[in-house]
Amino acid sequence: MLETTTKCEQCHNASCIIRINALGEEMKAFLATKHNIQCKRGQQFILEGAPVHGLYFVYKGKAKVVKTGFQGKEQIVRLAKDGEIIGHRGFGSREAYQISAVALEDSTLCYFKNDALKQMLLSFPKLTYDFMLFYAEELNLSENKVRKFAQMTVREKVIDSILYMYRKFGQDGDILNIQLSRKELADLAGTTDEQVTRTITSLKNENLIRTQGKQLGVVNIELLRREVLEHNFFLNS
DNA sequence: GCATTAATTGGTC
DNA sequence: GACCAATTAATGC
Repeated sequence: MLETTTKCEQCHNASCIIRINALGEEMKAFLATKHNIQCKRGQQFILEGAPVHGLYFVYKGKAKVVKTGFQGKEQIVRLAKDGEIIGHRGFGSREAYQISAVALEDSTLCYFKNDALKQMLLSFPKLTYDFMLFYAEELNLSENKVRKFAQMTVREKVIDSILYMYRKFGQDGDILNIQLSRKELADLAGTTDEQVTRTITSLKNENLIRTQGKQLGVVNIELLRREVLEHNFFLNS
């Protein structure tokens, strides 16, 4: 395995919670306990039900966080890009992970073991505070997600998912910087791959998005936004 | 090039 | 709007 040991002090992920707090000498000993893991595309690095052993960060790459339902039905809880935390729900408890995590492309991960992280959190209030803010935001997002699944139509859910990918990963030229299969998009939107295919065909015919092979691209961001915004407005009122 | 998997399309409930 | 089936496209080996 490639032991590329990344230095937090020089990390390109300016928004990483560890990176933000990586200043100062006292932190160095803790940062030295970090491990780097190389993950191939499709490789699973957190298994739902397995005992919690630590916390991951995406150093470089993309990953999906998945919850498995009854008949092998999967729900993509979120997508993660450079600098983002994965596995934080399990932290603190001695229980099992409630989610699985799979690399969507060849990725490099940072990994802290439970004990090391615990010591860090006890030692650095600013770090702990930033973690708390992060947890609060996560809770907010998942509450919104509940609403989405309960009340949006399939078309709206697919649009919302495409906008989510657009927000998070951006778009070079006219193609999104992330590629999901129809099945994965369905798992993200909370529908079936057939419905996703049909919705994509419609959106393409309406010139709201475009496709290039399996790649997706946003053409008319304003109209797409409007469709889900109207919905949100309705829900908020 | 062949075999497997993914995407699309049409139909039923 | 989910599930199933048939066809076609894409991908891996």
